[in-house]
Amino acid sequence: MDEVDRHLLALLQQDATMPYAALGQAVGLSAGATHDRVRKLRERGVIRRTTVEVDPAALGRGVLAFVMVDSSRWVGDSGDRFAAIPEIQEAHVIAGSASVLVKVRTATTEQLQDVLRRLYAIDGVSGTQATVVLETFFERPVAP
Amino acid sequence: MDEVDRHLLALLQQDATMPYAALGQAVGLSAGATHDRVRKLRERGVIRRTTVEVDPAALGRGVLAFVMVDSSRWVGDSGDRFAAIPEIQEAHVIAGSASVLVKVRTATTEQLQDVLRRLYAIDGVSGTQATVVLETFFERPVAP
DNA sequence: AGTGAAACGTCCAGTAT
DNA sequence: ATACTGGACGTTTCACT
Repeated sequence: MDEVDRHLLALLQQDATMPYAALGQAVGLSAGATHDRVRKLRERGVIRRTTVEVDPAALGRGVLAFVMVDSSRWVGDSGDRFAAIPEIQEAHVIAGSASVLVKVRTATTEQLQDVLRRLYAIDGVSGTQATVVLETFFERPVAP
Repeated sequence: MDEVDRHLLALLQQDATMPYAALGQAVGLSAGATHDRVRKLRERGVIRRTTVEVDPAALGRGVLAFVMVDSSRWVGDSGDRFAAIPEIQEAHVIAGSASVLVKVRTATTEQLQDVLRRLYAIDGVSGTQATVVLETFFERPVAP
């Protein structure tokens, strides 16, 4: 993981369709050497996968909310229960008064309410505190 | 945006390096028609970009936290001020007691503290409430 | 780092809906 | 008009020297 690797990651985050030749020129390497670098980054798990960023609104998921989930017992291994709710995009176990923080995308606030109902159906969940997003300033990849 | 488009988006989210021939076979289309579909999804902005998912820990960003930022005045157009802090991965204007919710990734909790210091330097910011993530259950793309 | 074969993306004309 | 097929061409990937 040197400076060249970090540079490659930054470029690939911006546009992963870039050919290796152009990528190599940007970092001062041949196409073949660049190909090798990227392959190793994939093998080592630094690059998890190549994916497409989709506009949530185009998928009918215009409402974004963060929900603090309180629990009356241990939920540290209930990850699957949260994953079973497709509207939940992220779920994190947190330190502090609440137990789990989830990021939810729905089409309407009615559907958000329905997600809250399904959260309460998870064993141990004793409360939720939803925060609706009015505007997203930005969402960007982690800077290498 | 029909069923085929949604199927294509789901496949591309899993692996955007998949060849158009394989992609087409999965949805029952020729490679050329598949290419057309995907090109149109890009043109319409449904696909924002093709990118790589990088392991934050490999980049020395093992600490994840969410910070509620309180403000004593309007911060609805201070997006650039938040974007200027590279450790901030997301920033959202929210409804409720706090004004902005940010997602932060740092190497250590000391660096997290430093980010909080820089947040206070933004005009109008009157308080922060940081929540450290102990474990991430999952982070996944929005399901089409 | 350079080379070459195989695979892929991309465009086009024709065809069907 | 719009969407798909199949083929052709230029480019890119990727293993090998």
